Amino acid sequence: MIKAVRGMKDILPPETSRWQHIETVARQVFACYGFQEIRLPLLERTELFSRSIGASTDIVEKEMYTFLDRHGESVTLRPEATASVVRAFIENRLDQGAEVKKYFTIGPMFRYERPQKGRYRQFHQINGEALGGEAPEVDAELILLLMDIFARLGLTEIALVINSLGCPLCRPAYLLELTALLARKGRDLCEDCQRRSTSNPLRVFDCKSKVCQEILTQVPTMADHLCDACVQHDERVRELLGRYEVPYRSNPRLVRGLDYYNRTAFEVVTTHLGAQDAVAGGGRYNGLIKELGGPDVPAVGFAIGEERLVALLSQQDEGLALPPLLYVAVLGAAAMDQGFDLVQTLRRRGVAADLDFGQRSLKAQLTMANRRGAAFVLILGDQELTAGEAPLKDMATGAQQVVSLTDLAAICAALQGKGV
RNA sequence: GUGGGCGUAGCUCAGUGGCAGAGCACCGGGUUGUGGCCCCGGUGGCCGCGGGUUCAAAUCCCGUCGCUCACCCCA
Repeated sequence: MIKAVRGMKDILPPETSRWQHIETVARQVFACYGFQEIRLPLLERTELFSRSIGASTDIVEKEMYTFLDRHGESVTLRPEATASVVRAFIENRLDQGAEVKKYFTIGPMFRYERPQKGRYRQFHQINGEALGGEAPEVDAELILLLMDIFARLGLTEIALVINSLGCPLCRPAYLLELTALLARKGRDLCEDCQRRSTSNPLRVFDCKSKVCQEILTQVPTMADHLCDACVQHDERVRELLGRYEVPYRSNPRLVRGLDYYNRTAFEVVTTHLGAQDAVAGGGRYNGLIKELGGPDVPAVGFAIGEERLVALLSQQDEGLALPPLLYVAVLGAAAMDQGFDLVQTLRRRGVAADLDFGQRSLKAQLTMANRRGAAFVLILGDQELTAGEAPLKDMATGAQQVVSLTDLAAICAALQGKGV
């Protein structure tokens, strides 16, 4: 048997209806906030990611699906969306105009990691990106939008965590101090942190080792070293979150894995997903567009992990309602012909209708209708064909009424009564 | 890349040397043309794969592949 590639999952009914619901809600909220959809290639030149995400990050070092195409060009299945958004922004000259450019995109990402709960090699993100805005209001709007999506989905038991990562004015000095401090602690840190303290010192802050966490309580954080401009920016973002009653937690140890972030960084976390606890994450990436050869415009964005969101929503409520279905039970070849015709006519009037193709017993067809969650069953046999009318059974109550086969309006009305 | 757990029916799992099982699901019957509940019957298995030990292996040994959780990292 040929099986799906490791880390790649089929998404099947009834789960797909939850995915549709999530994406529908997200699209509605994006529209309210003036974000427009863009659709981007899954495949990009490798260079795009190595230059944006950071050459020494884990994603670039060991997690990318990279290969040579038939012309010897190195291409990569995108591990995240922001780099592609920025590339498209530059390439299509979307920087024209004074307004902040707000886009969203939904689709699969690829990272060559060992799969585990909440982590797959192909996974899906909903991304929101606002390009061209320096103001803290842009950060706040984006976070409010993100939290609105979760609220509209009825998602509870999540927490917003925010931090400021500083900017090119204040971060380098802090990093020097931090690196020196960590070097002095040296041998007390865990093996991973000793490596990190030179390659990516901020990352030691989210080490899970108790020993490291104990040491870090004595180490000053970025929050203590922000420049005035960063402090003001951060305070304004928090003020706006507070005004719209979006609860958040400050975590000076929140760092993000991609090099391009600065100032605002945030995550939405939960305790219900095992080790992979982030449902969404994002931050400001002011230098990235220039870094990739575009104009020097600031930007901020987020990504929602759809698999993780689906998992959370599945835990907290039952399935979603389906449109009311009319099932037609047919007895015999002539009834099959008429039933097929009736079903097809109803479908073209926008009614969900279906029938069994198997020439099975009435009992079997009713069982199927029940399993399918049909609201009504129309029973069609030879008697009904000659009489021109047939019993319409309400599956919830069991009551039957006889309706004329030509009176489609009555059949539709019965379905409408079920609340569509 | 590293470590733990697990691979037996569509699903969840029992069986730890002696005829491959249960529950659920599926199909049919109990009702000549009436679903859900109940009762009865039935379909369905290279026991992950390959080798070894043994009179005999789902069971013991070796190898291998896969899944899963965790580390790492992140959505």
